[in-house]
Amino acid sequence: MAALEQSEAEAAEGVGGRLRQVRQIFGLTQRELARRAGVTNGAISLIEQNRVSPSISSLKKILDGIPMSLAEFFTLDLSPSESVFFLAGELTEIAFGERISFRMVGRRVKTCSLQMLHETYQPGADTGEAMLRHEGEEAGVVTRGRLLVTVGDQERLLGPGDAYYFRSQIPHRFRNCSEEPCEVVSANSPPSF
Amino acid sequence: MAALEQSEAEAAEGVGGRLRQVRQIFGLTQRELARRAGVTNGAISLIEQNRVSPSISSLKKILDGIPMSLAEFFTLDLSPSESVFFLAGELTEIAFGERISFRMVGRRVKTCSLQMLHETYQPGADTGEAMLRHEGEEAGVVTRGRLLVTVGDQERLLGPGDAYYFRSQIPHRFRNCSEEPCEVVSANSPPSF
DNA sequence: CGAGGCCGTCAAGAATAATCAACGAAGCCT
DNA sequence: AGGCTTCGTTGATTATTCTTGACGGCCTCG
Repeated sequence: MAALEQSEAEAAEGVGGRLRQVRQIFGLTQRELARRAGVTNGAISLIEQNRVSPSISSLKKILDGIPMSLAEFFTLDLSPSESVFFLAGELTEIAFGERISFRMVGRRVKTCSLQMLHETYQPGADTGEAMLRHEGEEAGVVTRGRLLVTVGDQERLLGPGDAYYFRSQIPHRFRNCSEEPCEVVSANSPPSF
Repeated sequence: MAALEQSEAEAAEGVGGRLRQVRQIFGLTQRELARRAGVTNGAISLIEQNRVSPSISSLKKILDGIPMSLAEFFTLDLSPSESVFFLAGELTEIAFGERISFRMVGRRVKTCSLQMLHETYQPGADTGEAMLRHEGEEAGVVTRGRLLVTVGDQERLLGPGDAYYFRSQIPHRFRNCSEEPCEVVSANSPPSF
């Protein structure tokens, strides 16, 4: 029977592609995830290829190994590699009066109430190998020095004028590997204070 | 093998209870939903009893018959029959000065930015048999006349001082079946204009 | 009351998913 | 190169889910 007639609009996604993306974002191999979740690696392989449609209980077991809830899994917005990095020239500039200009990070403002911070990373500073992860979203602009930013499976050394924008659910880490201090103007949402 | 060892914390919920609640909220029988979704009624019965854990594809097919997305399904907050109606005496009153008092509809303010409206329903007014349904939440207080409010599988004739509060995702409908105009102070979120 | 309809549930067989074990490919080290 | 490890994939068997068809309960109408 032709079991599958779902909206192929999700392109390479489907549940399988979704699982693969999530797994890779968290830096896990099929076998490692299988071990944590208490299932076999073969099962994960089949699911990621959309050759089977897992039962809820199986999918839940697997996500427990990440860990991630079913709601998070289906809600998480995995738009095609939603631009994480914005180089200096890519910031859209908003003129404000004659002497003032805002340079907007990210696309149009959706429904995000952001809160900005001015951070300084001394040489060698590191938020730690245990990746950060929390609710909301965060963005930032490097104003001085260089900052190594890791977000999921993406990593980039940002310099003055460069920026980032990502969902804080994705594991992330900041490091200043240079010899001079680094300044960043960052923002997070929801306003957590 | 003892396949199920999920957190029974969800009490009577689980995926099965969740599906049952959603189905009943939409006023569908197992058979009717099965017909729409293109599955058998037996399957839905087994799922709702948590005697099986459906495959994602099956669950998706079923939800398509509602219709509802997987994300909505797992995100939807189905706290135990989260009070929909608040009778006049149940409104918590917030004193504000000596001559003013606010009567608060609903529980504590969570993270909802509401927007209020003053509506008037002439006799016979009806939002239509095609139930309303949209994002966000809405609340209201009847100030004059009588209003028949239908929310999911619950229905009640509200008079002056009575109120409602529900998630707009649940199908709803307002009717003035009386001979006099009806006034309602209502609010919805997020501010949709 | 008896027929008919619709409800939810259940048992047995058909269809689908998960496990187990093996395979080829790629990296790494001596 | 050769040996070793780890990766993701695949075929055959076992376990689970879905369909089919039938049951008792409840209601309504004649």
